Amino acid sequence: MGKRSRITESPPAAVEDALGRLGRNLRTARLRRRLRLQDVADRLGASRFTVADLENGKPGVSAAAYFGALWALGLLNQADELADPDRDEEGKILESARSPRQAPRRRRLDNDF
Amino acid sequence: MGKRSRITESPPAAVEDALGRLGRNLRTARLRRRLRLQDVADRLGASRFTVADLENGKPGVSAAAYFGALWALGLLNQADELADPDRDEEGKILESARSPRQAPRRRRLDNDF
DNA sequence: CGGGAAAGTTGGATATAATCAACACAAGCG
DNA sequence: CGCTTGTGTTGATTATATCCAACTTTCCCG
Repeated sequence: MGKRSRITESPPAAVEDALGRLGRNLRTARLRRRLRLQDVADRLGASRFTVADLENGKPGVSAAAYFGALWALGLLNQADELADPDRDEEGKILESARSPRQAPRRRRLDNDF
Repeated sequence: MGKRSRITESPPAAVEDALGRLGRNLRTARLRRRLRLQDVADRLGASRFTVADLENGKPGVSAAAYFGALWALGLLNQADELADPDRDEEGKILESARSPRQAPRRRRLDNDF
């Protein structure tokens, strides 16, 4: 990607797990459809190597590649619900009356979270 | 990404749309939680610029960054269902009795799809 | 079984993703 | 209102994601 960034180099375990699972699921979906790596690659405009990487859950692969694979397999619609505000009950609660366009400014050092 | 690849340069419209929607959803979730770009960036180990890019749905941003943002907002569990084989009814139908570990080999040129 | 195709692996070239700095603008709060 | 803070943008830098080639291994299928 460019320079070092912790996120692609060594993501949180939960993120690694999620990417690994997604990759495995994509491979399962591909094999069920009797497609080769090359077939999926051709469809989404990448090489078979990139598709192989993404099926292995490699963190550095672009989001477009992952989504493109979903698309090539007819599964992209499932991504529409990701972080859907309507389903974000946690967020709805945290959101007080108004919803600002910016995060509130902080006084000095303010390490919440 | 490195070199040019069609997928990150000019993804299918459906993929662009999906990434754009995901980015907007992530921004909504962040603002509801009263977090700054910098807060999310710190959490997932990226710069605020990368988080800004991803909230704009930039295709080239790594999957780890997108998933990391979901994680930082407590929404990563939603990704578990992506391409879940159990929910892939289409795939179940296409899958005949056995599930091969490789795609079936092709005779000569065989452009299905 | 054995031929052949699919997939894994390694190494290397190159375009580019991620970063940072600095500024302008927008928007919250006193 | 003004002060402060969050965000957007632009350009430059640098590590790296993508790609390819060639080889090996796996395993499908006749």
